[in-house]
Amino acid sequence: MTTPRSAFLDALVSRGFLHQCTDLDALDALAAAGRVTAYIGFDCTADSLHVGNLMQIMALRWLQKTGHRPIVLMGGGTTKIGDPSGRDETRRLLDEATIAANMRGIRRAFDRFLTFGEGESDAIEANNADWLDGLGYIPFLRDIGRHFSVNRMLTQDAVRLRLEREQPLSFIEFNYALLQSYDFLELARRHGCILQMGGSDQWGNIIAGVELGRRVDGRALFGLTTPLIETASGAKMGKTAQGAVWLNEDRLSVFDYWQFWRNTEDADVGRFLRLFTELPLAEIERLEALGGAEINEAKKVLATEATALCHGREAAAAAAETARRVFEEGAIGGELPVFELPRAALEAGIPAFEAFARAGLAASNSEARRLIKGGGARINDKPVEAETRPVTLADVAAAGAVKLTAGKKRHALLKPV
RNA sequence: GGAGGGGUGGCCGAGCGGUCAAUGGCAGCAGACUGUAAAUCUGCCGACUUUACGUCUACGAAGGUUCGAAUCCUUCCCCCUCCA
Repeated sequence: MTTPRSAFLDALVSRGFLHQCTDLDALDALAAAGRVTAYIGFDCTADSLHVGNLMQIMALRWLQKTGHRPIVLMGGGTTKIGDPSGRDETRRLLDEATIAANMRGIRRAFDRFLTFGEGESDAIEANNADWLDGLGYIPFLRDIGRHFSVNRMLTQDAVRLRLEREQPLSFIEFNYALLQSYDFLELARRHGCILQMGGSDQWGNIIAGVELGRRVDGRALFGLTTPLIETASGAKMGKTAQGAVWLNEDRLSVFDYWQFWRNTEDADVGRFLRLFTELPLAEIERLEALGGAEINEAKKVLATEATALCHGREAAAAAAETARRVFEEGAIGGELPVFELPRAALEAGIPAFEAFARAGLAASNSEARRLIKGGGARINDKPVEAETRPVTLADVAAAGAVKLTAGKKRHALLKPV
């Protein structure tokens, strides 16, 4: 692979977004010559996207940034079917109201990353329910279904792996590839879209769409996938104790989002800076060369830059400042989660285990007791010696709250009201 | 419709009448070591409380046998494989 001529592919390649492409040279020529329209589909299975979707989002952002036009395709229709790729179990089928609500939540994140509008390179939001919901079964089979070989479909990873593992695959899921292919055709016709991007698990579905476009309309379509991201120690990226790392603030606070990036493994810092920030490559090279404890500076830059893209620079700076105060000075930071308690309860005093459970630092009273017993709980940075040690007004620090800490990183403030 | 196999804690997976809240692994939490990293080691890892070899809830569901069941019986539900 030579260096791409187009700014778009140059960015993707040099930053590590490219895994596979149906015809990199031809796509590069098109992108260098003029404006390209490309899309990525997102199923509406949750009301927020998460870090696992972030690479796709960044790919669209680079597309727009280099002068092309992104389409965000909401899977309002396909979500009713369920993509079998990469999973052993059939997704629970969602109802329309849930899907609609999820779509609104997902859109919120895109407003940060892309510019929508009517201009030449403004992003377009589409919803495949617009064309899938009204499809007639017989016409669809005749016009589209005839171009699909079952023999071929059976060899697709998403299908084959299910069958090999003797896991059930229902007919509805088996059809997913047809619908996704049809989406591509529809977007090509409606918006002149010529490129579908996606995670590497989407490769099969993507090339099916490319082929469909060629067979039905004689169109030259392209597919491009991004690599699957794992952390250097092999874990799937974007999972924490609490679950997915969500992009929407109501699902995960800005502070916790910042913390997620701050806790990146050493070996991943450079890769993540390339993928999830827009810092110049030269700067990234300088940062990732930092050795030993100095790499922490690079992690802070990563955290702040990645958070700024998702939540805005101001919120990112506030999160960084809170982290600095909490971790480097042991003080109370403004972005810590606060839970309020009636002053009267504090006057009487509540047992420490209950305080930790109520503050969300433990899932149950039992867990809170274990936490304290194990020596992992602190009140105002002093270890809690007994599970039933009362928390009272006397513990309220100068800042007007009691600081509760579980382990090294999880903090909460208890505020009398 | 027939034959066979199976449903166990977040997941995988043992257990096959008592000492089973249930081996083991993974994941998770905490401690030690560090750099808010990784690796490693240690402890914890259903809930509740009077923290106790205590109480309650749990081994697909409902009944039953038994002093006693995740383990045996009956019915039902769900899943898989093969046959028609």
